[in-house]
Amino acid sequence: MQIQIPRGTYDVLPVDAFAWQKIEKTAREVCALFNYKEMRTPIFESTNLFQRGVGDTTDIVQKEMYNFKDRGGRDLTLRPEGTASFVRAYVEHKLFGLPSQPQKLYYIGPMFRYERPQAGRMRQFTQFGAEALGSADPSIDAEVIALAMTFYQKLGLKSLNLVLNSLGDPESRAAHRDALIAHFKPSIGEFCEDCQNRLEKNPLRILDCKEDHDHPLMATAPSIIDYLNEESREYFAKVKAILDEMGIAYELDPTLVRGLDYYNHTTFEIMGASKGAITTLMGGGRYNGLVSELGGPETPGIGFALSIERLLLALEVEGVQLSAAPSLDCFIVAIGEKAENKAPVLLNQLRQSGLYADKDYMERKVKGQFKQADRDHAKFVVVIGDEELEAQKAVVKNMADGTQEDVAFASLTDYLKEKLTTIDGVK
RNA sequence: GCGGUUAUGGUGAAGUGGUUAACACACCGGAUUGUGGUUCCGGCAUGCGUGGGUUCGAUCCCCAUUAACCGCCCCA
Repeated sequence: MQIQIPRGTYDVLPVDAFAWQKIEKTAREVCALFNYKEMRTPIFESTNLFQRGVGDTTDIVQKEMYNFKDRGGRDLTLRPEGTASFVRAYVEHKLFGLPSQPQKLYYIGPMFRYERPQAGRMRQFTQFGAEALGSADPSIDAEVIALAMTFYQKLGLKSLNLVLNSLGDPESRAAHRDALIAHFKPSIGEFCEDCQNRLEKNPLRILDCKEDHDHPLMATAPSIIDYLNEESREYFAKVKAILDEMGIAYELDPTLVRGLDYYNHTTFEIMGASKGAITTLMGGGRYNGLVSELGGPETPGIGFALSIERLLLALEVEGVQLSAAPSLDCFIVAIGEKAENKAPVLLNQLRQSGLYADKDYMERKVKGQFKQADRDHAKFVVVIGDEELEAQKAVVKNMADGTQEDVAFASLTDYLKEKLTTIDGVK
């Protein structure tokens, strides 16, 4: 029986790989622009890193983790997100001790969550994320958001909606939490089972519930904004002011609660088009307690993560075409046995001189070889046969206008390079 | 994890309980003994997701299983 790809995974086929390269390149360029450095961490980590880092009450830890025991009995997990690993590495390598603070870092790589697959939701998916560790300056909150926005804009995405909220500091959160419990507790029986469980564990998440969205108590629920203490309120005001000055539009949503436990203060999402619906393209927020939670010194942090898969979907929905892969400079058409023997040698010479070149390997007839040249979008075809070998020259055909000329083998690469320069201005 | 829909060649997609599984595109070849994107002609599924069952006989009926898609949940 044929072996199939595991559920929730997919292959990026050659036709699609160029779009991925383009996206990754854009991400790296934008990070360079904002002075974020790449860091690479393992794809699996100790399971308890995520239990402590992401939070035991989250869906991710409770039901979505790919965990396994290795041969040494270690309890490991395929990373479901990037922040916990980055904070672990930051603490483990004592990056907090480096003179250069904050540490501004980014990653691009696969994440794993055991979920029911759907468009834009895979078991292995790819996140591009950035984290700034070591600064509690509100301008870095704005910077991280600006980085993501810049990235999307460079790729040509238009319909983006930035949603903003503040969860406040631990003191504010605790006060709000108490208020929420007091608000919902008397009538909690009218809510869904999930919400009943959420009441004591994480009442904030009740606000996020779609099932009970229309319950009258939702509209009158205490808003976190009203429970922010002086310091938290000021901090949020500064972040908003900087975004205003930058000209980055946002929408305030006091019910924006993120799925990970470590967030406090600023949280945000960018919503965008997807197949048939609007979904979250990017999510992030501040996590000031996480570094110390994972054994480091009290250190503020903030970051975001976005999904390349969802970005691709959004680009498709908006009709944005990422330009195609580079085409071939020339293709050798060989006719007859002598020419077929000569072709690989000539081909190698062309390649050594820096030309993108190829030939036929399917013993096709002349017509078939030309068709292949056409499929590869070759700009020139170099034809060789008995006559050409005799005269030490080739027939070079310009595929765009159909003209052709005789060119001596000795001057073939110079000829092609010159012609190509006039075509695309490079080389 | 729950509910719904689906599964036929490289691709899109018809179809029937019974010797040959439409059609289109793509591909290969020929018309044009050495030239692409147009046209005409020809070729191209020992096989109908996988496993089992019913039957004289199943791609078509039944069961299971796997996967994809959509909705819920949740999120990137």
